[in-house]
Amino acid sequence: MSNQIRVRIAPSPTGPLHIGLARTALFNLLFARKNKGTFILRIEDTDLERSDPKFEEDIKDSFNWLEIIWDEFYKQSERIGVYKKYLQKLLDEGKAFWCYHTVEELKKESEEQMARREAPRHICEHKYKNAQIDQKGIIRLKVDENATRVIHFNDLIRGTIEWKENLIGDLSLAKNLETPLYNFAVVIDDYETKISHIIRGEDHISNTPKQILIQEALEIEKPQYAHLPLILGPDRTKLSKRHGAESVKEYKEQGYIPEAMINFMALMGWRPGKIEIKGEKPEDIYSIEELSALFDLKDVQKSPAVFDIKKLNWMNAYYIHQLTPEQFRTTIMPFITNNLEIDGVKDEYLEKIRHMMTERMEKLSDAADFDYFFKEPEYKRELLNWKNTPAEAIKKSLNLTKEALEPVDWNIFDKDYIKIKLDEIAKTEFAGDRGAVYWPLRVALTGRETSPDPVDILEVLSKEEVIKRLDKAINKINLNI
RNA sequence: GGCCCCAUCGUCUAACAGUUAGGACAGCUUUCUUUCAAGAAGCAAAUAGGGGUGCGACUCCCCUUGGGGCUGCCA
Repeated sequence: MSNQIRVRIAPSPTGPLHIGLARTALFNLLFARKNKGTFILRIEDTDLERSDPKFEEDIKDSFNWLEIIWDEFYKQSERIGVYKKYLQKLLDEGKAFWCYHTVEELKKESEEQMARREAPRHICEHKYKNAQIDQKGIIRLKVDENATRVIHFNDLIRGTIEWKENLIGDLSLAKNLETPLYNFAVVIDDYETKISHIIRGEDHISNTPKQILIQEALEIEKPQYAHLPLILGPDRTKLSKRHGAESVKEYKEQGYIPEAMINFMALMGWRPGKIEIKGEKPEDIYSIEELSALFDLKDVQKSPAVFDIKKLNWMNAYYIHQLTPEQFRTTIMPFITNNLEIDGVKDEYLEKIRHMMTERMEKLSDAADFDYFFKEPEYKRELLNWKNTPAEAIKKSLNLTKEALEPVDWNIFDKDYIKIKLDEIAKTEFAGDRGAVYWPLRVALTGRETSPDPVDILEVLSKEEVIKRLDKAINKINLNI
């Protein structure tokens, strides 16, 4: 009699948390938050063979990382007694029965049916005998293969979905009283935990009529259903390893940040319905709070969404730009190898470094490209070359730069002044070709051909360090190494 | 094979039957410029096809085609 909104995400611990399941979890969470409901995590580990506690840990870790936090937690393996009770009830009432067919027989049956262009389904003659229990066989639900009824349910996203009852067959419920199978366990758990809305992937549409049959046999209430469109790879098939990363953990390891993942996942198959007030933020950028406020099942798409890594990258870059200095320290720094000098960097400089880096980063792992802020770079001598400028001229440029910088007091670092001095060198020595001055300086400081403005880099390095790197470059030219 | 679901730019999508079919990402161009980004400006890009029903169809109906999913004693 309660109107409480209760939703769940029900992963099976048979692999790392898949991006598709994470997105389903997110939609459930958003729906719960929007409607002040409860979001439940249920581990579906009835298949002991395939389940592994390490995956349960991965799933929880990944959800925690994404900040998809559950309000209640259940685990099917801890609820065996519950299923047994309902199983026994169905058996006692004659609604379920023991089936003794072998898998070979079942396979043959379905192959023959397919050959006859019929829907494959098991029509079990054991349901007519009053078979008694022995150690073999599995428990099935009696389903009328001659039924003329069309099962229909209202999908909150797709409208009415119909299914002919006679196409279903005597569906499996449990391997034995202690080992429930998916469809049965789901129905029991959803009922017992008072799930109001089942929001799950489209791949579960065909399970729905089966679960409805079980609900009817049990004479229990039916929840509302909403089937989300699937996430497809660029080739428009179900997202999988072939398409690159598919687990949340992999995205974490590759340097994506949770806010970007959440934002991106939310927009796969959904979009805010109303045109809300545009703030300073770019189009399509939403925080989890905004998503929670905006979410509505009626705005969920029916057709599958192709995973577009380019858009994810763009979002990730956006969120990296927004990183606070504190987040920068804790999340970006670990991606820089040999990160030992960081503690010695003044906060003021770290802030400037943060700007220079985040403007150029797409993933956290890109931070490794900026290691020159913290350690002397290694590079090949040729990199110092600027266009056709001869080696002697490059050397001269470096020397003049060094001379210009030596008198500078780093404590009152004046970027404009330095620029004027460097531009002067370009003007008097290189016919105004500033590249002849800035390029060798850039390489001397960074060992790379792409970097922020060398003058900006100068500022955050100590004068000693700058002179040292300049000397090293000059030396490289002298020794031609 | 059977059943189910789906169909607007390359991708994600907007458009209570009436819009020059809009935006974002990606792409391209220009700008800035010592490199790379970021930023600014701009360009190109779609209603799968065929029938209906409407004065009027992206929008409603049917067919075709295409795509996806399911078809376990997995979940």
